[in-house]
Amino acid sequence: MTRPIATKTVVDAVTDDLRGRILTGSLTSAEAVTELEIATTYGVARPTAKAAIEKLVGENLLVRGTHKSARVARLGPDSVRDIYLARAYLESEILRRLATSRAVPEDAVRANADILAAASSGDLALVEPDLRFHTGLVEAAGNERIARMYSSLMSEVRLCMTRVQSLHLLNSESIHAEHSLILDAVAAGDAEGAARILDRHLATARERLAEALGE
Amino acid sequence: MTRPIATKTVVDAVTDDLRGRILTGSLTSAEAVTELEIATTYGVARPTAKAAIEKLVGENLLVRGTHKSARVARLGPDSVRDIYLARAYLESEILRRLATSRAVPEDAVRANADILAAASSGDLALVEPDLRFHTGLVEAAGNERIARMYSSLMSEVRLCMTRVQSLHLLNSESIHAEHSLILDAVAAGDAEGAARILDRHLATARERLAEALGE
DNA sequence: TTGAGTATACTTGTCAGACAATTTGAATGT
DNA sequence: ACATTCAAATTGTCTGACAAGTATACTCAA
Repeated sequence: MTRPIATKTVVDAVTDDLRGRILTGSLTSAEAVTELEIATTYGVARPTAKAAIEKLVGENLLVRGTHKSARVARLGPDSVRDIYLARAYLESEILRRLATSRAVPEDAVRANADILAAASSGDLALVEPDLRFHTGLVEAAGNERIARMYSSLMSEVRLCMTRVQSLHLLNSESIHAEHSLILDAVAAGDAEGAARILDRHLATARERLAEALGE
Repeated sequence: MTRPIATKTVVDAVTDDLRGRILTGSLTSAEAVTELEIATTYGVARPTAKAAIEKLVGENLLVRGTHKSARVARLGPDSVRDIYLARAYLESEILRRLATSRAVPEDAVRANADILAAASSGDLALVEPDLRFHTGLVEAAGNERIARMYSSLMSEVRLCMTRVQSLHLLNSESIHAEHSLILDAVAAGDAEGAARILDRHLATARERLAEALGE
């Protein structure tokens, strides 16, 4: 039997590494991302660097106009509200449908448990299980395109969070509690309740993040 | 005052024309789309053609593996169900929120009127106002990212429809009637009702399209 | 005749180098 | 101080080329 092996093209490798640097905050909107700079730092040709940049532009992680250098997308309060409202649209409808079938996604349950476990080890470790909780909900819908859309949103959310260092914005206990309420509502088949709780949950996070980014 | 003018790059021009050919069905999944072929037919260099193809791959209108020619995405019954379910997720939640504020989008009203007007002039002219009705609903949400997501779905929907020629699949009177019911529910503030009617509306369209594509 | 292996053509991935077009900021002159 | 011009930096696009992979046709043996 042939072991499934993954061969990445050079463009993909550069794209992935660049995306990592963006999402971890190692690359901020302060500095411009020129094609030549990327090409030299990775030791690839300029067309390759160009392709990688354009891929990330397609993911809305970079922005650039014609004949201008690319920059990491700066996400102001308005963008944050747009993103979180989009999340609310997607997730609340998903919760409604999960609730009608009383299907509680195990991934979300596990992620929520991890939130409590990570409470003691610094606030930054809290971001990851939080994101996992929500993606767990979305993946439970079993819809490929919805999942794709949501993941692109999550990239931007993560981008926001790293820009704010995301310290002290999240309270592990209250987050865990709200998540539990959502899951309980789903288990009880309370579609309306689940959607309502989620809306409040996202609204508070949204406003805190928007405020933190609104210097 | 400077009149806003749009200068399109060569890649964008090729991309737009290619997309048009795909969406009108002039380019089907029967023939392969090679970089060289695109380059020669448009009189551009191969890297330019390559960039255009990769853009369309990013829009899910073309698919291709490494070292293989691109093809127009063939959308089988499973894809159609995935797309329409995604539509249902997005649109039903939008309707709920529109209903709570009793906001009836004018664009949607106009588009629905056009459906009746176009009833006599052939079934194909019916597709366009139908799509406009639904995009009108989505744009009324005023969320940039939701609109972006939805437009990518609509590209694929249009792709499905042209592949089936979309004749006799749609009945103008019943579509108009269902749309009217939806708008009435929104105007009445009946969130649950609007979402329910839309779900049925999309479900029947989905199954008809899936059946037509399930040869 | 059939099957397996090889050889060949086609296509894409990547690179190098170059020039045009545009933006941007600085130098210049009034 | 302001407007103009100039130069540097950056991107858009092209040509040409080679490597690498895929798919098809072909040859030769059983």
